[in-house]
Amino acid sequence: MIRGKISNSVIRRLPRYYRFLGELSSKGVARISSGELSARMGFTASQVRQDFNCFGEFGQQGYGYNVELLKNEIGGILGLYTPHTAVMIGVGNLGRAVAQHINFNNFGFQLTGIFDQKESLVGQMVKNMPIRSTATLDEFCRENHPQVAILCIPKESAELVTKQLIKLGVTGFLNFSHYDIALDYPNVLVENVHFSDSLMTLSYKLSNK
Amino acid sequence: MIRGKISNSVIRRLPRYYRFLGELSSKGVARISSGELSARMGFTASQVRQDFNCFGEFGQQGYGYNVELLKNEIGGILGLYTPHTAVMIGVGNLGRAVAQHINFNNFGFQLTGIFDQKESLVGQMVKNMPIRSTATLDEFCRENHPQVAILCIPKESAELVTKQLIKLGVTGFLNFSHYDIALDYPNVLVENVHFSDSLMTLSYKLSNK
DNA sequence: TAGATTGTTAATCGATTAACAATC
DNA sequence: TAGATTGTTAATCGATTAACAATC
Repeated sequence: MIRGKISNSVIRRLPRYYRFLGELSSKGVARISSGELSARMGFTASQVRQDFNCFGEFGQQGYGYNVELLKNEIGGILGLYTPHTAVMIGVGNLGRAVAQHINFNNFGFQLTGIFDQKESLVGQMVKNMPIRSTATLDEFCRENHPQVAILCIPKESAELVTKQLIKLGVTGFLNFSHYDIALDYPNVLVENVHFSDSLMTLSYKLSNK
Repeated sequence: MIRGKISNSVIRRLPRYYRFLGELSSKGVARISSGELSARMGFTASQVRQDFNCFGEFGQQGYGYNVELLKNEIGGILGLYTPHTAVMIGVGNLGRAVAQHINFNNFGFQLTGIFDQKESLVGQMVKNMPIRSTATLDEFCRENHPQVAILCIPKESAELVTKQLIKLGVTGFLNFSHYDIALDYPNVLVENVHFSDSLMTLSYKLSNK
């Protein structure tokens, strides 16, 4: 289905396409041309067609694209319909917010465990799941084989836990910490979320406009 | 200080340089060459030198770069030492976590007000600041002229509040909502933070490795 | 059929990498 | 001075845009 190596630039646009098509679909729009889609998203029509053509031929000459169909194709390409299991590490303000804010099921993941090292939190329920002690992480992973970890812990603890998790078979990270996983483990898949980088980028733009 | 138009790619690397140099500095590293810095960050030496040269000549032939000096230069370029005022809109799980998790002062911002439409939250203290009613947003902005808004509200409310804020003089947004501000207001500066996009990108990578 | 719009190839643009003279 | 490393120009690579034949 996927033709050759897909560039990072293309990959990063896929979630946006998926979101947009979802909105169109829920608004009852049945078909859309690359021209109109690009106009609505701020891309060029060429880019839209090039992007889709990385993965197949989803349109029809003279007609355009079927919104629902295209959305589902992209969802499939994104892997949303074959979820990966995930554990969350760290349930401070941030972890709790992320756990409660995001419906992992909609984005290709199934959250199977939530961990914190703070014993006072252990047993508390978050998203219908008990917070578990980090002390039981090894045992849990050997039984449940989570594929992904969502790291909501500070840099200091992140390094050690990451090592542990990788040993236990975790191959992907959603990393909110400032520990640079990708540098130490080049074969592991990492997506970083750094608010502070976003803030600084915004600061740059405000200061240099 | 800034030479010609700086590309987005360069800008997005600046916060990372800043962070790295901060760490080096706190480890007591006084000087570093483009070669070593690039190796530690996963860039090429050429790129590092090209990036810095967008803004000036911060190094010295045969020596390299003074870590502390370079860090401060980049901090300056990022505008971190001339903070912009910011308000936070929405203090649900996410807003609260962001407010408590991020030290805005370190990243070029001064948080001057926190707002929520839910009257039951009004008056509660977050980060030594009372949560204010969105009903008082107009009044507050006319008095305090915040330059930036951090949007931690759902898509549905975001559209209206954004319109209001822009009318009141806000020119920058850190946008956690899925409302696409940049499309409706091309002259406003927006940094989007979309967890779900990061999750889907990770899902793609896991599914297509 | 005629009009619209795709899929795809070619042209352009921009970003990254390589090379090296300048110089500390 | 000799060695190291910058600043900068030139070469390469990759991504975006334009163009158009294919075709629904």
